[in-house]
Amino acid sequence: MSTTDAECGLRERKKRETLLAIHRAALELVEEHGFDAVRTEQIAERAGVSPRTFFNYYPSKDSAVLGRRAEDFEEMRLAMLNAPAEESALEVIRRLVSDYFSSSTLDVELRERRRRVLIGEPTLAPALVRNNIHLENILTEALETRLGVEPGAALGPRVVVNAAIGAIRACIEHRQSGGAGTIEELAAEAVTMLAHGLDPVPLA
Amino acid sequence: MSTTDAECGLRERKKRETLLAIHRAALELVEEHGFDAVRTEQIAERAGVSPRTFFNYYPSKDSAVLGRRAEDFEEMRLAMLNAPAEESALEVIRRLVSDYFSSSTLDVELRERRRRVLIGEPTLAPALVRNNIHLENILTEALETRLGVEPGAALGPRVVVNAAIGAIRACIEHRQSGGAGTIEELAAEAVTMLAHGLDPVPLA
DNA sequence: GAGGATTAGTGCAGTCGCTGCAAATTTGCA
DNA sequence: TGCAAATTTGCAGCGACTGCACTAATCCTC
Repeated sequence: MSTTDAECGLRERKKRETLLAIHRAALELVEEHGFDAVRTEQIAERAGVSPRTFFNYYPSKDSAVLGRRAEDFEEMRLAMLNAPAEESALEVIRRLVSDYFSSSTLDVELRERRRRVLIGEPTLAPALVRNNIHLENILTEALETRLGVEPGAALGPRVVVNAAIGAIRACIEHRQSGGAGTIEELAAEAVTMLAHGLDPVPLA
Repeated sequence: MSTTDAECGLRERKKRETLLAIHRAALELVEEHGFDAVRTEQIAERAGVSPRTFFNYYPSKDSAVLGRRAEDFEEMRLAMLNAPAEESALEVIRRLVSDYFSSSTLDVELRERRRRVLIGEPTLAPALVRNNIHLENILTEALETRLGVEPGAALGPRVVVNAAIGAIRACIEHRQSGGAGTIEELAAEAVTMLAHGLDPVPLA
């Protein structure tokens, strides 16, 4: 039952393959036709499963494209809980982004496609954000635990998490509108801004 | 054609009334039964229009509940553009939140209901965020103009806007999970955190 | 104030995302 | 092999949302 176990039963392996096949199909189709023009039936068909089965694996079209599921969130929760003490909360979140784009369990081609789709599809923004809400809650809770404060007692942890994720999203949107730099570089820059304070952004 | 004109034709007045009636009906019903349990047909019925007309006024159930439309965004754009020079970008955004909760064109009861629904309805979070994406784009563009940088050239403006809106959302979520303080107070605290920098949030 | 031009409101039919349920199929295990 | 458990599938259906064609209200001009 451990998260990274091989679980080498046939059943378990096929599930993993199907999960990936759907994600891969979703990414391919979205890259080809755009998010809105792709129907869940198409994704299911390309992945070789029935339309109904699609929804057994992912709760929404969004999540199939993004490829994020419950276990991934659990992973991120643990990352926040077990981060080294010398790292700041902002740093951890920045690192999670990098990891998403370079998941070692995925082949290079899929990772690159993921990156392209995420950057090239503005209509994906709502989906992305929606997905992030859950993540925000998880990270906030983990951060609270980590800091030893009661859940919901302090405003701080939530502000840190939401601001950080918002800043990361800013990087993605910046690339979407033609900005330069890799996501990782931009994320580093954004996080540095947050860390140093946004005060030096006057209107004058 | 100016934004705040009375436009005293009967047609124009009725449109305004219907717009408000739908928003009001949506808020009431959501407060009574919860966002997911309310159907657009119900809202239309209570507002005294046909189900089809509902969608002529608001593009989605979300937006009817939040009561935000194109003109509101235009107002916020102008607010950012015309803000006094001694105010920081963060301050402006904080002020926009207060204004949303105390719109002078709305009666007290509606404003209070708006506040209650926004705070009491966690399932509204995705809708809220979705709605915020558009706002983020508008404010980013306005801030860029204000700072005199080319649109999309710098990462900074986008980071400021996204982080600020994320922080505001943190305040709302904080209240949803039982935290103390008014939205305005919390927003002030959050914005101060962002201004001073999130560095002093280590994990140790 | 009648009459034609605009514009808003409505009904209908249809698409698509998503869900519950129960039958059919596949896999795990004894 | 044969039974139990889990997975896949089809089906029927809900609800958000849209395009279209039509009716009704409002506006404007004469």
